[in-house]
Amino acid sequence: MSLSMRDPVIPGTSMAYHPFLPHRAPDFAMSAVLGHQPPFFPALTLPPNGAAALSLPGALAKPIMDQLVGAAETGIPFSSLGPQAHLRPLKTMEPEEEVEDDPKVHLEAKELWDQFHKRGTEMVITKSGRRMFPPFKVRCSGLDKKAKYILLMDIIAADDCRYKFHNSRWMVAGKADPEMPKRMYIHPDSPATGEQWMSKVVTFHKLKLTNNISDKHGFTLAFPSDHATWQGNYSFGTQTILNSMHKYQPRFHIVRANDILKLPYSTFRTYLFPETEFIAVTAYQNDKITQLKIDNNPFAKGFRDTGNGRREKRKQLTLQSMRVFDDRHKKENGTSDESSSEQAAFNCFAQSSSPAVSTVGTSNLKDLCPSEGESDAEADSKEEHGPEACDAAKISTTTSEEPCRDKGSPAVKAHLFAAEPGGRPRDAGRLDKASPDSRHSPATISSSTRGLGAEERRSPGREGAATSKAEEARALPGKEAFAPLTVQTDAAAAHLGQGPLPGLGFAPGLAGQQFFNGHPLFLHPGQFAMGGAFSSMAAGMGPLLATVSGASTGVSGLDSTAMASAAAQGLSGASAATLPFHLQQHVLASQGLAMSPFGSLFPYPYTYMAAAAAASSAAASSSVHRHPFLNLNTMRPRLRYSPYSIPMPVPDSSSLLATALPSMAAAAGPLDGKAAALAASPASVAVDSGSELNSRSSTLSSSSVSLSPKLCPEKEAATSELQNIQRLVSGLEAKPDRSRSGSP
DNA sequence: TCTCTCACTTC
DNA sequence: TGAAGTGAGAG
Repeated sequence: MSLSMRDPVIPGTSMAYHPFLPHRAPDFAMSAVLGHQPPFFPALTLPPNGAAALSLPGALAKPIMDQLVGAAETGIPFSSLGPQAHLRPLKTMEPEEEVEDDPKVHLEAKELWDQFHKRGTEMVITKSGRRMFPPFKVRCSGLDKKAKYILLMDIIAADDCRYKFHNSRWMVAGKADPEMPKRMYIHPDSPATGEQWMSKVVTFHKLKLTNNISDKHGFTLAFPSDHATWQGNYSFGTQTILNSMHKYQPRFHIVRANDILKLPYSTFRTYLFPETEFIAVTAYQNDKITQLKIDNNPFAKGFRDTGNGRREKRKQLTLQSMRVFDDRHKKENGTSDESSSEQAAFNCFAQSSSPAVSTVGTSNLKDLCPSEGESDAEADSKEEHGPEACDAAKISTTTSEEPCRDKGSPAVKAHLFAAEPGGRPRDAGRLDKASPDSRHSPATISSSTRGLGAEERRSPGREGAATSKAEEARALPGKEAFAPLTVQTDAAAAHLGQGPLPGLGFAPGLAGQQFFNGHPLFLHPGQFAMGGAFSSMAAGMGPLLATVSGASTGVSGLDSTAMASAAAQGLSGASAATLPFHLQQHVLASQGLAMSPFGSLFPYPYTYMAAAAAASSAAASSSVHRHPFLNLNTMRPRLRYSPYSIPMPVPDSSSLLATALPSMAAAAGPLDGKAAALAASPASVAVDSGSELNSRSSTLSSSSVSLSPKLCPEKEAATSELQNIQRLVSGLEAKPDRSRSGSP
């Protein structure tokens, strides 16, 4: 069935289209096709000819259609839209008088994130979805108080590797599995004014992580394969689908737009917080992370050794009682125990622990008695780094008249780092870290297609950009002049009150364009459930949509070689500060690169060097192993969608690595010398180990000293412990524990 | 490795 | 009071 905008109601759906499409002729036709059901999510599709085909399963069609008109020009938060969102003709959006902004983003709970990162990052993913902990919270500043902003978050693959936890540390275990469909999560309060955003901490704690590919909490928007900006599928939902044992990097986006419909035409400022990088797991691998979360997550209080949590205490007491029983048995029978390594570990633990400490979970055993390879503490100390505040890394990418926002020193300018030559067309966001210290620098990625009409966006190349200029001037007369085709990283801009830190590597365009080229959107539950955001967005993007069957079509043949190589050229943080124009072009060309959220189709992501959290990631990983350059020769050839020329060849991996790493170190040195010194200092190691123990033992009644492995062999302590345990056992015998773990 | 259930928590 | 969020542990 097909109907025009003048007759917006779709039979059986009570749907009305949102006619506001900033760069479209008002009389474009939109058609709706019901009955087609994509594999996982309903899809909004649009043929390349500009007509929109809307495809939704029947069950979802109505609630979504009911709200296709929503918060768009009203500015009402999507989460506040009810199922009966107001449907009415929408007037043409009047361009607002804009005040230039300079958004800065500060990561909240940074100390916790730092600990999280030091100890080896792990985030549990479950079938039903698990929240992130630490929660992703940011504080924004520098926004135009009056302007409306949409805040988004997504999670992208950090590299192209699969990991395993071996010998108390994360190691590369091969090539990454095909990526899950990607989504982006729009903060439920979006859109809101800058004043509103700045008045509070923006939290994304409701975003959930899942490994359930059949997750229904989302849907997909499909875009025409020949579209210059939007290709592939964009998923929206409350949960992001991740692969277990893979590394990911959350990203935060600020979009100056007063409705979702403007997203495709708006500037994306993307902020990376390297310390928020994590490895998705279905079960915790690293005890340190487990303990960190237990100690800090209120919901895990039950597992703490203080408070009302009893499970661990019971478990430990039961274990100890069993051990004591064994000891007694040995004494009585004069036989030696079949001491397994596990038992030995326990003995060590028991000997060094007071009764109070006995409540410590078994997770501490490794710390106390490292018996396999290098201890976690050692791993931590090796990757220790300074405690200085870390803010987002900022990368700006624009395909239109994006103003050159980095007014700071050259040091804060673009650090276009190595993009993995095998970059995935669908995903510009494969990340890697350029320098351990660079992660203390903010990085922002601003990607803009603002001012690009649908037709113009289909015309790749600079002509398109030029056209977009005029287009934007027309659409957004209030806008300041933009410098087209620029890629910049403004480390300082995103850093609250802190100077920029070089050594920060990015492939701004890669990440910046990712959203447009295949990165899906996540909507808050309210948005999805009520359909407000999605509907509005879907309607707005209608003209941009193309029919896509299944995961994605028409995106093959599009590739990111140019971007990847371009980013690779900028691997060195310092040298990348001045990004060659042709590289910028490459990055911009990425706007024309099709990307699919389905990794199986596009298993070769763009990779750009971001702040090198990984380099110092504790048990998390070895940055060397996952360094994209080491995988260069495994990269497949890529095709370019954009007609842009590729002035520079893909650099040799070895040379890239050789040149990039020293420069990273050099770049990090001057600005982060203190941190580097701390990281390298044995003293810092000792301090950290102690602090870590202290922090972990904050809930322990005993001091960290008693937890020290050094005390393991001390016979006196052992004797004391044994006596204590015996006393405890006596108590247990008097009052049997009902713990499950205590039952045979 | 993953899934499920459990006891415990917060809100 | 109950829904929802926790890690542990069994399978």
